[in-house]
Amino acid sequence: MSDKPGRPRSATIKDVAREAGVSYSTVSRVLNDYRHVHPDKRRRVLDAMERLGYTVNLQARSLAGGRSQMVGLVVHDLGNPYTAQIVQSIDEELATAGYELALHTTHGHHHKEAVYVDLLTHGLADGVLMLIPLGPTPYLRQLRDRNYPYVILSDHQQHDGYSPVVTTTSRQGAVDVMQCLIELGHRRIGFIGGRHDFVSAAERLDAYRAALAACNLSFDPALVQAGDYQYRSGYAAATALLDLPQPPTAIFAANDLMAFAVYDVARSRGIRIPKDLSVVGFDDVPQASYMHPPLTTVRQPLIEMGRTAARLLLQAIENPAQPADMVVLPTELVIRDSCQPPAHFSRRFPSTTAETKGV
Amino acid sequence: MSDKPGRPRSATIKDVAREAGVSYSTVSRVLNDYRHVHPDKRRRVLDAMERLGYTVNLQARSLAGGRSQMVGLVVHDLGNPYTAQIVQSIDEELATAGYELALHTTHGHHHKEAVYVDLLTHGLADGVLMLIPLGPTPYLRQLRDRNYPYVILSDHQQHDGYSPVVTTTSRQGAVDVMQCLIELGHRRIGFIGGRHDFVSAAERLDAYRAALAACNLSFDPALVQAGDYQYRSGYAAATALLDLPQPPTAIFAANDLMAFAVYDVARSRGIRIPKDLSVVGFDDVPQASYMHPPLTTVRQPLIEMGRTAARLLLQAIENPAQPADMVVLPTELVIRDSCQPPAHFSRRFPSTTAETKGV
DNA sequence: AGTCATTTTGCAAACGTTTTCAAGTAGTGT
DNA sequence: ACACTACTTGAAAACGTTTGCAAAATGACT
Repeated sequence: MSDKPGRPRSATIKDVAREAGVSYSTVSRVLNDYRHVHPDKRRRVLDAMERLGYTVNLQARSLAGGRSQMVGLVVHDLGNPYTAQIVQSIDEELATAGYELALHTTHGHHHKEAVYVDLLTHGLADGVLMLIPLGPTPYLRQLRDRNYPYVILSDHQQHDGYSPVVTTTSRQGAVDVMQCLIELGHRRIGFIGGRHDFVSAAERLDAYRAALAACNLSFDPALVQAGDYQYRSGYAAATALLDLPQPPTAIFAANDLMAFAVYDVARSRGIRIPKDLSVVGFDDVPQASYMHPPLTTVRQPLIEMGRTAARLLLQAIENPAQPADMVVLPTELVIRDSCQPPAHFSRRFPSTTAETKGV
Repeated sequence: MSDKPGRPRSATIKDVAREAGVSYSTVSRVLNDYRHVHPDKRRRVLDAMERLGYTVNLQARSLAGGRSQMVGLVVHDLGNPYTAQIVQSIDEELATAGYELALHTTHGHHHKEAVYVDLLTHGLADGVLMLIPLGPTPYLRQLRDRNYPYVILSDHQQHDGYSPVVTTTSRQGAVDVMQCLIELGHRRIGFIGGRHDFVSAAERLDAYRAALAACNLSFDPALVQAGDYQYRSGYAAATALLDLPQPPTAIFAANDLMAFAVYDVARSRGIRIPKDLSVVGFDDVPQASYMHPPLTTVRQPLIEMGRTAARLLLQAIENPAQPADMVVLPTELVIRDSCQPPAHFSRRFPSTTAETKGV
């Protein structure tokens, strides 16, 4: 009743021991489900816990050498539906295994990664998951050396050779897009790039150029617009592309969010999709299928990626000695209704003779 | 080199002390920026930390009575863009104050709330934020009594009278929608409800009925379809509504996601929005404005809600004695292009004589 | 030199657990 | 009854910090 403003202490293992009339080691044993505890005492302890409303203190447990039952997750940006989806599936997988999630966002600041990783790996978390578009990775080596469980979730296929990684055939996905577009007859294909410092952005641009080259189509720099994976940049890029004296007949955006922006620019100018302009995105976030027309895009198995990474990490936590796995999940080109052959193009003409113009 | 499979211990405060040739309390004092440490020693300690790559162990610190610099966040579902947006803004606000986020998802299971809250409040976190559509709140009383810092983020306006709450004028938002629709001349307005166990769902349905009553319009149960805030349920509900022998001329969905579903059902039947059917949503998630046509909806200040809640919590952590605040943020009806007067309706006829039919 | 206040330091006791160790208690087979 | 297991228990030592207390060092006055 006359509590000081300081927090009233909550029941500890010792309180429970006193209440149940046993030693506190016994309580700990009950807590951890050890064999060799007399059923009677176990009952008494359980009752006492119930009466006192006891909750284990995770900090103390983990300090004492037990598990913290906490997994760290470092992401660069929560706002992206891509990230959100993955986070959700990680969360679900972890929850079923009885682990909690400590979420850290770098808000795009690379240098924060190391700080968070340090924090997490020194006691806080039993393992760490990283969803960051890393280029150079100074601190990963340390984790490896310390034999600390971690898994990388990557949106590109470049890796360091010693880290456990979950990734997708995303480069192939970009190639598939280009192939599909070219087969439909498109010759002037616009490209809206991703954030310059993300490896995935470079990868997709590279695939774009490679596919063009493979089909002997010329590369027109004017058709490539920078973006940063955000809606706004997509809008600007699409505007630039459609303002071209000779606008593209198809636009490939490096992610769905920017493809949505293409829709809006097109709509505002009365350009019909797919009749006047074909559009392809990347990621297949949930909204892609709700668009009008439904967006053709590269499906990244976001849910499976999260799940797999979480499972891998859980395994690594169980058995830290196990060698680093690398899992590559397949992407899939999901063809919906946002693409068709360009206007004035007839499939009857072999594609090599089609109206390629170069610049 | 010959490390046992067990993790190599990382540097502790004692290692630093040895390296620097001081006692470990001195190191602690340097760590916590205490006055009364000789500049020379401080330097030596700092250098030693640097050399050893020391990182503080948060578990230990918080066990010993310091702050964990961690805030718990309990949400019921990460998949919702509504939630995602709020989480993001909380995360940002917390990050600037140097706090980390421990995220717990109940996946819709009410009973998990208490478990997580227990976990978080016993050592793990310095304070707790709850974004849950709570009805009865057994465990909140305990928190209050323990004087533990917490803040509730609510999507409805009902509250317990002693908890600090951040909420919006969401009931009024629903009333605004109805008023707008009725003023446009709609008399048969369909309603797609939210998840039955969320207070906000009841609140919006209530507002729907109240608005109808206030305008002397009859309530037709057939026009109210159950939903659960998910896309699928919205699709089913919209289908049922538009299958009615006398379908509504406008549909009010209790959140945007379900409104999107209405768009799709309408499209699949060649019903034009807003010409043949007006649609209104709730929340104003980012996609709402990208829809075709852009969706009229009730804007909830998601970012501000998250920010405010985070700030309130931070304050409470600084000063646990301070009284519980209650902040009500305004909603706003954002009129875009998904509504217009019903077909065959002319504003010249006073609304009372319009074709209300009842059932 | 002697007193005092002030700054600087180290020791030791928490914090709430897990875990090792050794000792105690039954339960068996002879 | 006796030795042998196998089960059951409690005491005590970690884990890495913070913090209260008291001792030591310093400096400033007399």
